[in-house]
Amino acid sequence: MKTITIKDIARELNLSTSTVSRALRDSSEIGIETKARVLELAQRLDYNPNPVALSLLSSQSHDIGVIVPEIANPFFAIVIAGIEDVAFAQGYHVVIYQSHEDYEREVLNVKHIANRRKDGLLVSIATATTDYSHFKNLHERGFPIVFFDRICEEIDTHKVLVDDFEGAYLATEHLIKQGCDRIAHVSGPDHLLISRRRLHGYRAALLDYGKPIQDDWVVSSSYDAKNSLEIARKLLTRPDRPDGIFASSDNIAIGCHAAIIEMGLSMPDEIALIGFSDLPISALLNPPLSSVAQPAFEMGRSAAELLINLIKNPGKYTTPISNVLKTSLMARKSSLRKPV
Amino acid sequence: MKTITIKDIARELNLSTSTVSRALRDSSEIGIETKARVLELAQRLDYNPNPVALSLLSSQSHDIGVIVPEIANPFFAIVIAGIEDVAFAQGYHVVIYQSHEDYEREVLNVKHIANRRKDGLLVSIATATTDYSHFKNLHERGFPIVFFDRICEEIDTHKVLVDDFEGAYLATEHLIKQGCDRIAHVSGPDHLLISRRRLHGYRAALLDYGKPIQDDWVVSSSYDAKNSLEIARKLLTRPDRPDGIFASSDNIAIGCHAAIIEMGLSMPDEIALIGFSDLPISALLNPPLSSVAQPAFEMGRSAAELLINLIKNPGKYTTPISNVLKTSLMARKSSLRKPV
DNA sequence: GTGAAAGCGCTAACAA
DNA sequence: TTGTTAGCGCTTTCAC
Repeated sequence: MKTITIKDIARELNLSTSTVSRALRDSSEIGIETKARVLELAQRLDYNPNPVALSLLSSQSHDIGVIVPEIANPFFAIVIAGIEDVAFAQGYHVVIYQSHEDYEREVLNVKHIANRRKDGLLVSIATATTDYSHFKNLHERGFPIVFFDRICEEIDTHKVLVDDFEGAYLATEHLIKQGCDRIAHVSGPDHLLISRRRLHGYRAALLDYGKPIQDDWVVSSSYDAKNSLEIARKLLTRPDRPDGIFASSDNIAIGCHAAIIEMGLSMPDEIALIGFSDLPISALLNPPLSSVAQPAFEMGRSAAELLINLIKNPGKYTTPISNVLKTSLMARKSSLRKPV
Repeated sequence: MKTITIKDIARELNLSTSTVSRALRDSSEIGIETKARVLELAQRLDYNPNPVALSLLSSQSHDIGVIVPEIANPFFAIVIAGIEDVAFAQGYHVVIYQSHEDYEREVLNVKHIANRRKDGLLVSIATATTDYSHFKNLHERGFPIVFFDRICEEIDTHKVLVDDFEGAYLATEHLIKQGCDRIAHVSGPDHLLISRRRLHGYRAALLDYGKPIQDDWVVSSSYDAKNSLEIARKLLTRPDRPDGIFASSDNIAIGCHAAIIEMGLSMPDEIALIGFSDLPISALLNPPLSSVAQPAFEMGRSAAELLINLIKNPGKYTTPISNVLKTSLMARKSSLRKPV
């Protein structure tokens, strides 16, 4: 893989490498004619500057790292699309890392990002992570980090999230207004902030509307339809079967959806169901799944903007911003007992 | 972001950088005691070699690039998991690129991969791509490339794919055996090889079983449920409504599934449906979607193995291998009229 | 066994 | 306006 370097051009044109370098960067103090010759030859030889050399020189890579739990999760895939949208326009390349919800893997990813001199990090934390020191270390060394969705409260930097409490409140309120009395909640992993916030929203709505709050109607699932399918099966065979389920994510809701169908229960009449995130697939289920829509693309855009801002103002302290985005209720057949 | 370099260690220990370097790489010709001191200090200072410098020196990055159309497509997400599985074990990092089915984007990705001195490329081609010169150029310069799933026939290198013809044949045969007479095919984009091969398999099965072949029962869709939903709506309102649909992918099938439900047709009795790929979501639909399973994870593993092989034997010509993986039929409710 | 020097590709003082 | 030199972090001859 012989590649053209600035040296080749210099030799060919009987110039020094610095002259060529300057001509290429369009420096003001270069003979107009020399510049033209250099540009022409570079063009003809299909010269591309070696980004590795540039990176070594400047300690910048124009790459930003993004760590998500799983790219297979459409929510994260859309967030990444939003990130790419902004990053690309500003000349940054997005390097995607998956933690696979695993702590060790996340630590390795962070290490890779720091070692490879990425310019910044966008991250949504793995379920398994309870120790945040790998992020803290980076942050303390001045490395630009922005959290999104699954944030870390303990680190004082920009964050982008949705109002999980409000979204969950809306979802639960909706079920109540559709006539549900015994509303269960299939929550996400307990220690995740988003799970807890959604749980609180659910509780608050029940409380406000004077509905019964039963601890054993709250069951926890991983963000995985296979797992929630099992859990929903158990939930639905209990003697005091709920007549409504608020699932903490659409993936969880999809498992519940399958369980309800499998058991031959009618949806929404015997059981109404609503999820969280409004994945593209949700509207295509049978019956279509109600959900709380999150502006995933916008979340990605916002996170990328904040990060690039951080990168472009190194050292300069900016008060950390927490951008809380709005959710909106998408009521569909799975929960709509009454005509709208 | 002050980082520890080999220089810091050398200064501290009153050694030269070359000695430190050798000690770190465990060179045989270094004083055992010196080595210990270096290692200890490196450990204590949390020294990490700068991969950028290494990369500049060796023109290797230990990164392999993967270009997929969309990471949001679970099929590709699983292939990537397979790739990561092998790459990780061999000390390579996987850098994911999305073409978003766009030709220009794919060209940019290829350029980035070459410029950034990635060690190799795994790629599944974008729908929009009809000109393969960006791949050809790389390949001719000796850059290791392996195609998977959506391959390029014109380039003489390793490929990993499934037997699309056979899979499509199996699917169509299955519908026939379930009593379907008028079987439509919602194909993928026409110029993709996988679309064409699946179409051929469909045709061959109809032919073998003496079923009617009607050109207007083959309609083309992008690999996107929204698009196929529209297309299925049209297909299903035609006077000669088909009684079976073989969709060229599960994404396409999901759109058809939604259309069938929406129109109140019974599945599988009035219309039987089968897709291709067997995405995790498919079994959770209502009714569960039949599909032709592809070993996506295995495909990723195999592609990564072939690529790493290529990388580790530079220059050495190896006869290109086309690894054709087996599909298997997953018959579910959406097409099962008769008990198994 | 260890050090000095060169060089990967490039840019940025500093000269001229 | 252009060339020379040094250096980003590291490895690798080549000396000693």
